[in-house]
Amino acid sequence: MDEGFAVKSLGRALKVLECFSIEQPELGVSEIAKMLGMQKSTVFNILATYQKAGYIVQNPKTTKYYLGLKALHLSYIINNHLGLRDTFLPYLSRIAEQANEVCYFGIPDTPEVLYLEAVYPVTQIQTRNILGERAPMYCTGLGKAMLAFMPEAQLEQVLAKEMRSFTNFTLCDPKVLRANLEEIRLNGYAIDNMEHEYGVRCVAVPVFGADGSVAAAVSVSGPSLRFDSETISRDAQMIQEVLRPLQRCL
Amino acid sequence: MDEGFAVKSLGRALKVLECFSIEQPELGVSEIAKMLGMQKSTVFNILATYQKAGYIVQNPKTTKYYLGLKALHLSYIINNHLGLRDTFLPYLSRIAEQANEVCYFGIPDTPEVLYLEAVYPVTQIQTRNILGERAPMYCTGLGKAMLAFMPEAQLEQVLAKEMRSFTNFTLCDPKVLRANLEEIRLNGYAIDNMEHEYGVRCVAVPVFGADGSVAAAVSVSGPSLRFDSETISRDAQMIQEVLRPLQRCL
DNA sequence: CATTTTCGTTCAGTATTGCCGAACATAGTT
DNA sequence: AACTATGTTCGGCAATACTGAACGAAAATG
Repeated sequence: MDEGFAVKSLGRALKVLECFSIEQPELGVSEIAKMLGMQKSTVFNILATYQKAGYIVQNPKTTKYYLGLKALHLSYIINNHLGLRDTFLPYLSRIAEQANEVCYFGIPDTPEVLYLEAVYPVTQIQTRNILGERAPMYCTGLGKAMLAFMPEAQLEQVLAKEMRSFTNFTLCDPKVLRANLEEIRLNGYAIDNMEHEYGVRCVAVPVFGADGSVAAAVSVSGPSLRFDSETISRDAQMIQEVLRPLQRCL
Repeated sequence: MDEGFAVKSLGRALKVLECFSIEQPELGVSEIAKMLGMQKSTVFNILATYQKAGYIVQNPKTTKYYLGLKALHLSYIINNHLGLRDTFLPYLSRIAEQANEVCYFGIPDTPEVLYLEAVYPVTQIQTRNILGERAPMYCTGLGKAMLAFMPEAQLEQVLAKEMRSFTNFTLCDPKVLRANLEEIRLNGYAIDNMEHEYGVRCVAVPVFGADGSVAAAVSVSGPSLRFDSETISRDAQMIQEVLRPLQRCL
């Protein structure tokens, strides 16, 4: 259970934090204790400390605990230090408008894609808070656009991990995926053909840093019926064109 | 130095986290130790633990440490659980377009305003990452719109704290501020006349929850020259109109 | 170019302190 | 009313987090 943390009690405390999720944003003491195989009173003390510091709040109705607003300040600092979001946003809007589809923006956090922004075209009144969401690289447009241009060593690490089949279209076989990545290198863009979500297609283009490594990727995504091969290649070119001023500048 | 945390080592670890800021996003071991009056090796062990868990990363060039991307996942969960941002965003866009000025959206985290979103009109190609930023209530449009409709007990707590003068226009005197809040209650909207930033005016409207308490506030803001009294009252009415469907529904 | 200072890092010893486990209070269920 | 959940409290002991000094490396100094 404990894994070589220098400060074990902090390690435990962080595991408590990580119990909270989108599916279960509110948790009770016993619940957490059961999840982690820890003592109730231990969890209670950890939660009490987080609470005193503002990172966790107790819902007086349910007596359950949830993540407090304090932690948002961390994301503010991280995002500012990262700096990418603000640079990209105007370009993402332009791409969303021109394709008239949702435009996603993410960075590699191997073996996952970390989403930083989703921009909807003005015609769709919808929005989505996506900052901080993650998805596997091997079955998303953004992820494959990144994988295709990564050093072989890193790629192997990703392929070594088990690849879950999200839909019938998911490319789980390393050989098949490798062939697809080769194709992506030739085209300069990646296609996600319902590999992550059934009925959703996606075109993604990588963004390179000044050192030539993959710094980020941008995609447009929508119902498969709206993404025939013609639309895909046109969107791909459009994205590449819009992002040109950002290439090799980061 | 230590303040009644149930788990003291966690309390210390959280203080280490809080050393990182917008101004100083990268910090060294000794630097942090000095800031907190702690032992170098203690800080080192704490950082090593955070690092192992992914919350802190060491910059190999400078050997300094900075906040890692893992913490963004927390903000994702918090934001989702909160739910407000996604509900408001379409309304914020409409307000930004109609006023042709930046539209801010925040919630009360007394005595501060917690900003959740800033939406620019399409004519301004600018954007700004604001999620997690904070500002005092007493000198911002959003904050005053909230203060004006808060229970007296909470208001007193805020007024009791020292009020710093950001500009010559900042209302630091509790009596003057109280008079201004009375005016806001009558009008139904708040005006920030360069009280936080010189040259910037702002009109803000509170949003009430189902229980009648202030749940959030929305403002438009820009150079003072563009905000004459006529524009202000027109914008105020417009914001109120757009937000009407959200009032007392949260 | 030698010297000094400062940095991050390591380690062993000790006293702090964090965890265990049982008991308690409360609320909801049977 | 008995039962089973829950969150919470508390004493005691063993784990462990911190101290403080020493290390090597890298800047900054002379």
